[in-house]
Parts: sequence; structure tokens; C-alpha cells
Amino acid sequence: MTDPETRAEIMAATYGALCERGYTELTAQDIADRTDKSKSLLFYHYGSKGELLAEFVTYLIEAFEDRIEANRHRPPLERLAAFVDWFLHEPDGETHSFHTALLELRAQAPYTDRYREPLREADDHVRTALERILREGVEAGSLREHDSTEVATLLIAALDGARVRHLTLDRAAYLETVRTATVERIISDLLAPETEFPDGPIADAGEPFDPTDGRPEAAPLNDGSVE
Amino acid sequence: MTDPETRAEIMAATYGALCERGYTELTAQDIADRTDKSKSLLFYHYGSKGELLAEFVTYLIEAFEDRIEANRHRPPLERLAAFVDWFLHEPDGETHSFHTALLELRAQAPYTDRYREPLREADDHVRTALERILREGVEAGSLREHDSTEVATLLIAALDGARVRHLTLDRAAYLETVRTATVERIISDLLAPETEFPDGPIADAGEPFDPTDGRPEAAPLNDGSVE
Amino acid sequence: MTDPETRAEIMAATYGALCERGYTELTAQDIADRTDKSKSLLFYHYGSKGELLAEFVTYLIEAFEDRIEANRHRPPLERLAAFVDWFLHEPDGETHSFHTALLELRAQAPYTDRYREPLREADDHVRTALERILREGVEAGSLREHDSTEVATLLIAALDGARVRHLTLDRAAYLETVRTATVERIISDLLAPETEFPDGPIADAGEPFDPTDGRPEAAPLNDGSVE
Amino acid sequence: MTDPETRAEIMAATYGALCERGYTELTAQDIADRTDKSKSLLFYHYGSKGELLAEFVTYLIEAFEDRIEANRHRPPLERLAAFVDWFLHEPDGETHSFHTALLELRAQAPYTDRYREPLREADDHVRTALERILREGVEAGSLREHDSTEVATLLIAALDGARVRHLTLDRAAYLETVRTATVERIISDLLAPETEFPDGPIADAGEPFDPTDGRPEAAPLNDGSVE
DNA sequence: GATGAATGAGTTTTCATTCAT
DNA sequence: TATGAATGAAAACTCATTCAT
Repeated sequence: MTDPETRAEIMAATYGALCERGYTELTAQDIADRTDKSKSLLFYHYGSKGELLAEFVTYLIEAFEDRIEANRHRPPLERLAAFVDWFLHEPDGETHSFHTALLELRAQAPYTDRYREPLREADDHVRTALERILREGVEAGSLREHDSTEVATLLIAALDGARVRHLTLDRAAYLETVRTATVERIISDLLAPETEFPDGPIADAGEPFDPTDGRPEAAPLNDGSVE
Repeated sequence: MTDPETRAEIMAATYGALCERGYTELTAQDIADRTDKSKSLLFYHYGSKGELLAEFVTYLIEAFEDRIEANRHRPPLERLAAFVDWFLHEPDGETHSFHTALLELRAQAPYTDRYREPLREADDHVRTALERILREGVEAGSLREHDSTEVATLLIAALDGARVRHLTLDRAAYLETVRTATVERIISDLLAPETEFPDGPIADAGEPFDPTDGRPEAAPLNDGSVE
Repeated sequence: MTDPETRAEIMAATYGALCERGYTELTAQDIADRTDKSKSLLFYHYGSKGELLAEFVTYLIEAFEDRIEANRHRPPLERLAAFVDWFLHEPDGETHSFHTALLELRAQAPYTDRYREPLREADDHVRTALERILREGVEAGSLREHDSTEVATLLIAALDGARVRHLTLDRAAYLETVRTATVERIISDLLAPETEFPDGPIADAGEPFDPTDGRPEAAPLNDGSVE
Repeated sequence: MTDPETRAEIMAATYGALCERGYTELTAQDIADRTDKSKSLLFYHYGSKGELLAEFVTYLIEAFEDRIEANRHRPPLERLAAFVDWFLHEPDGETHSFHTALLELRAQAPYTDRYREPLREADDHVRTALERILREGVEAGSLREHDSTEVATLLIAALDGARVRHLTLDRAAYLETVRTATVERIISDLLAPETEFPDGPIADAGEPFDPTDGRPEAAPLNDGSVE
């Protein structure tokens, strides 16, 4: 219903405001201030602050889903490495702030399905994407047979858990230690004989909001994934 | 500074209020209402709402640490199983509400060290406790040699991640799937030959607040653990 | 200035909105929603919400005046009975809602002559009409000589007062008791010897807005009357 | 629950604000401004603006009921004359404003029982008081036997109707004409032979809020009465 | 230590009205 | 004539915090 230009502007402003103010401190004014529009307009378009934020989560996911196709062509193991990296790469300042705010928002999901619903969709997406990576790894012969659903679930839990603990405790060790442990204790068991897991960051994560198009690029939503 | 009786009463009220209102919606009045004291008294004792909640986190940890000794005598593998169970057992209503609120509070930790500090302490405690379980498992011959720090970190991330996703997405599958996957893909690799990992809930989790003493008992702090 | 079709549509929408929302809660949007036009158009045509409502009152009176002629042919006593009945008949749901809203609007009249003016006109009309009924009753020999202005004023005050108290207090007794009292204590004194006052509802009140022409039919304006 | 001093202050401020701003334009700030307290305090004591106003209506009635006893000793016919006068005396500026605002408030009664309830109580009171006057008139021999309930209801409707039309249409004629008509057409029929109805204003109406005690004195509540 | 009263500084939301198209 | 977008100006209500007693 809303002009896409305006919508993008509001969404970008919301992103910026979340980064700078956090979710809890966020006011409608904060968002409007990052716009050349008035506060009233937010209510005109979204009806309430909560609705606006729900829209924001949905928007994030759209962006994320738009992007998810991008890596399709790369070999499964590389995509798996990128996936791990996506979650465990120490984020730059803005991204860090954003994930911090997003965690606050996620923590509200138990109270509103407005938030929970899109987050569940994102969860489905991420898990499905990871499962596909794993299955394609098996098909490609780089991974042994295994229960890809179970592994995907475990990986996501471990990676997200590491991120959450890093964010909340400011313990970067969770990132590095879980990276090593994940590779050596979970993934290595899955590798086909003679196969090596590519190390180091490969993925070009990209800022969630690219100035060029004012759109978030595959922010893993604290929920993560790539393909 | 505060009379322990009063403190306990306020802490218990805070626990109750958090369960019923959540962290974000929590007001000083909500806490006072669950007390036979006045709202002003909270400020008299704690200076500010934030300080009170910081105290609450600290209190939780004390209670938690008091309890952590309790399992010392049991064999390492049993304690490990209890540890896993602690995290992955589907919580009853009140506990679920409490963890939900606690996640909101944890999500504020990036913004205040008032919260972050005690949470880091809890993290240290839990990780140390888990490492000790693992090392004692090695000493006892039930676990192979391994890097207990790395394993402890991975386990905590995976278990906490499962919990966070369960809470935020209302996806109980994370609990069950991560339990299986953890045991089969992480712990089983550590078991000494011929050794079996005890299954099923063993721990007597106990309600966080025991009516008898009005004190939280070893709430794993969405963070936590037991030994 | 405004196309009569459009005007009628807006007036009908205003009527509907007043019934459903009441005067105080009424917004321009409420009116527009009952139209296939936009909210802006209301301002284009009427300049302001107040102006629109003033127009509405005027419109009501037009409709009311159009109708007032209709009963001319009937004998005076019958018209007098219809007059009383008009005021004191327990209104159906919609009519009740409308009168309720109209009372709110009337209560604003002290503050704006925009409302007061047309209401005074309606008052003149109604009083004049009632006086004529009374005088024609005298001429026809069914009523004794009397001061028709005084009687008309008293009757209108009593009937309107009963309505106002019924509406505001939800006391239907005012309607019935005042009907009886009016007939027995005011009107009976006026009757020529041997003359009986017709009882029971005679008037075909009709819905204020007739679907056929989308126009209010002789709503007595909480003020009003018929002849 | 609220200190009577403070309550009286707030009630008096509400009265003043209603007079100056009217009901519809009334804001919480308007009331606070007439107080040496803050706006927040209003909410502290009454929870909401609507609750405060409901309290105000109740307060009015208390004051009114306190006063109603005052005239008990005077002879019935005098009390009846005072009653009529109370309603039909052209009010001074402040009283006029107050009744105007009160009419707006009464017009809200159909929507909330918060208002309707106390207004009904006032209605009961007034009607009962008037009935008693009438019955005592019969007992005293100054009035003939009659149905006092019916007469009381008719009188109240007529007097209130006159007032409402005077207020809304600014037609003072309603006051004078209805006074004459009431006396000559309703009351005179009730008088015992040889009895005269006292004419002219007798009652010392008094300002609703007496500066001496900051309390409304027997404001007839647009609803009226005296005894 | 304890409290009821009091308040300042927001915050969300509403809505009549305007205006560019 | 018609409208979607946009906004300024309120207004109710909330709540942490203070303070006199």
C-alpha cells in the first residue's frame, strides 16, 4: 500500500535508528528523525509503532531471501563455510549494533506473533537453506550420508548460541572457540574421506544496508544462513 | 545494606513480576505490588530500577551458585547428562515465562555492564563447572582426553542457542533435536570405549523459587547450568 | 456549490456515521468511510468538519420541512396526537442512536452559531407548526380558545425534556409518563366539550433516511415535530 | 482514598475549567492549570480523565444532596415555587456556562454508565424530592389529591426541556413562557380552592461553588430540584 | 526504615487540515 | 473535482524518581 520509495526510506531509517538507539530505547521520533518525513507519517502508513517494526522484520526477511539465491552456484562445502562464517565473523560496529538491537526485538517475539511470525519464516528459510547445502554436499560426494535436518538444527543452535553469548556477554571467545569446535567436532565427522573443509572467511557478508540501494543485504537476522 | 528478609521479599517479588509482566513491561509498581512494601521503598533500597534489577541478577547467581555444589558427588557422566537436561528440558509455565523475561534482560546486557557483569560471572561459573565435569570425566576414565574448554564452550553455545530459539520462535523441536544431536554428534565422540551416556532426565530441576525459602533455586539463567 | 448527488451521499454518510460513532467520536474519516469518496473531498466541499456538520443540520431541516407539509390534510387533533407521538414514541435502534448523537450536537450549539442558527430555524418551524395545529383546532371547533404560543412552547419543552431525560438517563418512564400527563393535564384542558383526544400512535413516522432517496425523512431533530 | 482537601481543590478546578472551556474542549491540563498541582496528579488520583469527571458528577450530587435538606421547613407551595424558579431562573454567567458544559456531559451519559449512573441517582433524588413536596402539599391542604409521580415527572420534563432549549437555542422565551404555562396550566389545576401559588423568585439559589468553602451548592444538575 | 503524594519528561497516537498532482 | 500523502498541534497517559513526613 505504501510507495516503495517511502517504504525503503522508512525501513532504512528504522535500521539506522535501531543501530543507534537499540530496540528498547527506540521511539517513533527516532525513526522519523532519520527521514525527511514527519512522525505522523509513520502512523499514517503503519498504524502503530509495533506494526512498523513488524513490517521491518518482514522487510529484512525479504531482503534476506532476495539475497539467498546469490551463492547457489558455489560448491556446497564453500557455502557451508560461508554459512558458519556469516554467523561467527566478528561484526563491524554497525552490524554489531544492529544484531544487538535485533536480539532485543527477538526477545519480544514470545509476546507478539507480529514479530514471531516473520522470525519463524526466517528460521524455516535458514534451516531449509542449510539442509540443502548439506544434502547437496552429500550428492556432490563431499559429505557422507547423514541426517541433514538434525545437523542443520544443531549447527544453527550452536552458531546462534555463540552469537547470542558474544553479543550479550561481550565474549568474542565464543565466536572463535565455537568456530573451531564446530568445524572439528561436528563438521569434520561429516566430511567424506580425503575431503578438507575450507577455512577462513570466504563470504562477502556485506553491510545489511547497502548505501547504493538502501536495502539490507542478507542480514542473517541473528538467525542466519547463506547458501 | 538491606535487611535480608526485605531483600528476599523484593527479589521474590521481582521474580514473580518478571514472570507475569516480562522485562520490557515491568514497572517498579509491578514489583511493589507483589510485596507488602511500597514502591518508594524499592528506590530507597536500590536507588533505581536498573540497580534493583542488577541486584536481582546477582541474587539469581548467588542462588544458582549455592545450588551448584549440590551435585558434586554424582558421577561425571550423570552430571553431564543433568547439565544437558537442565538446558533442554521443556520448562513448565512459570519457568518458561521467567526464561523469556530473562532473555529480554540478557538482551539489555550489551547496553549496561550492570547487567553484563553478573551475567559474565554466571557464564564463568557455568563454563568452569562444565569444564570440571568434563575433566573429572577424563580422570574417572569415562571420557577420553579432549580440550574441555572447547567442548564446554561448544556445548553451552549449542544448548543456549537451542533454548533461545525455542523461546523466541516457540519451536520445541530445537530442544529435542539439539538434545539428540548433541549427544550423538558431540558427546558420543568423547565417551571412553564401552561407555554409555545416561539418557533421560535425571536432574531434579526444582522450581527456581522454593516456597520454603522464597529463593530461586539454580535457575540456569538462560545461561546456566549445574554440575 | 456541491453536486446534489454528492451532497446527498455525504449527508447520508454523516447520518450513518453519527448513528454509529456518536457526535463526539465522529471523525471526518468516519464519514468518508461511508462514502465512495475520499476524506479530502469533504474538506474540498465544506471547508471544515464543523461546516460540514452545520450543513448537515441544515439538510436535516430541509428534509424535515419538506415533510412537514405532508400531514396538512388531516384533522388538527390527529395532527396533535401525531406530534406528541413523534416525540414520545420509543425510537428504534438507529433512530435512538441518531437522537443521542443529535443531542451531543445540540449541546454544542451554545458554542457555535453555525449549529445554533439552523437549530433555531428548526425550533421556529416546529413551534409555528404546532401553533398552527392548535389554532386550526380552535377554528375547527375541536379546541377551545387558548394562547396557542404558550401552549406550543410548554408542549415542546415537556416533550423534548422527556426525550432528553429518556436519552441521557435511559429512563423510558419519562416517555410514557409524560405522554399520559401531557394528554391529561395539558391537552385535555384545551379540548372542546364532548371532544375526545385520539390515542395511540397514528403517525407513520418513517425512517429518517429512506433508502429510496437516501434522505432523512422528518427526523424531529430532537427538537422537532410534524404537522 | 484522596485527601479531601486535594479532592475539593481538584473538583473546584474541574468546575472552573468546565465553565471556561466547556466539556468538549476540556483537557486534563485545563483542570491542572486551575490547581497548584500537576497534571500527573490528576491521573495519580483518578486514573483517567473520564474517571475524574465521573467523580466530579458524583461530587456534584453529594453537594446537591447535602443542600437539599435546607428548605425542608418552608411550606410546600413555597418549595414548589422555588423548585420551578430554580430551573427557570435565568442563570448568571458562570452558572449559565456551567449548565452548558453540564449538558454536554449529560449528552455523553448514553455512552458511559460512569456518567449515567450518578445522573440517574440525581434524577431519583430530584423526582423524589418533588414528589414529596407535592404530597406534603396535599397533606397540608394546599394541593388537591393527584398522582404526584406523574405530576413530578411532567414538571421535571417541562422545566428541564425549557432549560435545555434555552441553553441550546439561546431562547430566553422558553424560560418565561414555560414558567407561566407551567403555573397556569399544570400547577393551577392542582391548587386547592382559594389557594394562590406564590409568584416570583423566592429561592436563594446561590452560586454552585461558594468561595467560602470551595464547594458547589445545590447545582440543580440540569436535573434540578430543591425541597 | 517506610510511604503517600507529587511531578517532569517523555511517548504513542489521533485528527483536522493542507497540498501537490 | 478528486485524492493520497503528509503534517502540526495537541492530548491522554505512563513511569521512574523525589521528597516531606
